[in-house]
Amino acid sequence: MSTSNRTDVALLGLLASEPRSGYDIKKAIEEQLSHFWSESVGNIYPRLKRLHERGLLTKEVHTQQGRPDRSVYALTDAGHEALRGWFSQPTRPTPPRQELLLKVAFGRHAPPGVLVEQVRQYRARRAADIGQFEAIHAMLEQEAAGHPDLPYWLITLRAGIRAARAAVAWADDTIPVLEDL
Amino acid sequence: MSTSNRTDVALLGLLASEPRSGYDIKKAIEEQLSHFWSESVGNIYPRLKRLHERGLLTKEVHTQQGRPDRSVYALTDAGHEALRGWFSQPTRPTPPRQELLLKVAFGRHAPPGVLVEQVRQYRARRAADIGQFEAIHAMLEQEAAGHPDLPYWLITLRAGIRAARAAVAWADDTIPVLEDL
DNA sequence: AAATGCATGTAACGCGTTACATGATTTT
DNA sequence: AAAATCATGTAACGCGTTACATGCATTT
Repeated sequence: MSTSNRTDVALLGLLASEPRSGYDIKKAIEEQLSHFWSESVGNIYPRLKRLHERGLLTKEVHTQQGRPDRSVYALTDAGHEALRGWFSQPTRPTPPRQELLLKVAFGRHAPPGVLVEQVRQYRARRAADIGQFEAIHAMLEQEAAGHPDLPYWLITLRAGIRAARAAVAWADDTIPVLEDL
Repeated sequence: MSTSNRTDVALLGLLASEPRSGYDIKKAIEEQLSHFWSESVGNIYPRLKRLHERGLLTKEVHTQQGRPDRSVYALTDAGHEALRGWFSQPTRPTPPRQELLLKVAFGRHAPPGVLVEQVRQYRARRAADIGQFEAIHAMLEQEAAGHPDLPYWLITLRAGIRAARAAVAWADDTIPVLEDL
């Protein structure tokens, strides 16, 4: 019964707040969760199908004119229970895979200059992230005031901000060191 | 020719400093890279085999008495070139998947109390990481003084320290917020 | 006229993990 | 006596991405 699959729980979590189609879910992930989560369509549709077959989701086909039909899914009681079960399970850390740090670790064998350049580009990306996350944070505080999910969204954004700031600080430590090697 | 596979480049990078067996590689990853990289045996051996077949590695079988044979691999010129090529390629960011943040984002639907508990446990793990990374950093500075890879290792450790500190700071922000909801 | 959005789905593939299999040696 | 270390490898499986297929409606 329990669902340990990561995609499954993401789908269940999104459907807990409102019924949605696969298409809706894809958009919601891109718009709201993209700084800490991602899913591909080729994974979403088959997973929704299986969750429905397993009785964790209901499915309603909404016919539209001039547009493809929408298959709208919603949580069943079993779906709610699976979601609750997941919350209580220990969060196992994902096996880490940071390719940039791998390059740094093997840096002695890198062609001269490329490593600093890699770190500079990384710094630029992460610095841009900070501004973006802060802007969304400020915007949400105003425009989503009173929304029951707001405090949770803000917490995830602050995680992104903290992580991006740490990344920039690390890059600022690192660039001069690499330049002097 | 070029190798975009992440496991392959990890193997090439490790073999760039010295020839090793699959077993050696597994240990080296666990001991030196574990805070930002991981590989499983079931992946290492087939990958080494393929890299050898593709001419990026040489293979030497060392017979031993009372112990299984060791297959020791080393970089060929083509292997060196593949490694160098990888350094210059842009580092594509891994699609993010932070399960804890997913739980937080859906926090409204969590059973009371479990979310704070999850964040507390996360904080504890990350706080322990800080101490561990700092200890290794200090130890390496002394005991690996003069090693040509030392500056690169220290840089990766400082990345770990920065990230862990940011994580702890975020948890310290977050826990009181969750307690008051 | 071309591109984007809406909407669903599948097939092929690559990646990587887990578990299994083997068996002597050394440490606890 | 039990467990860990040394050492290699495979088979099965699950996960997830990419690319493909379709086709109307709307926007540029």
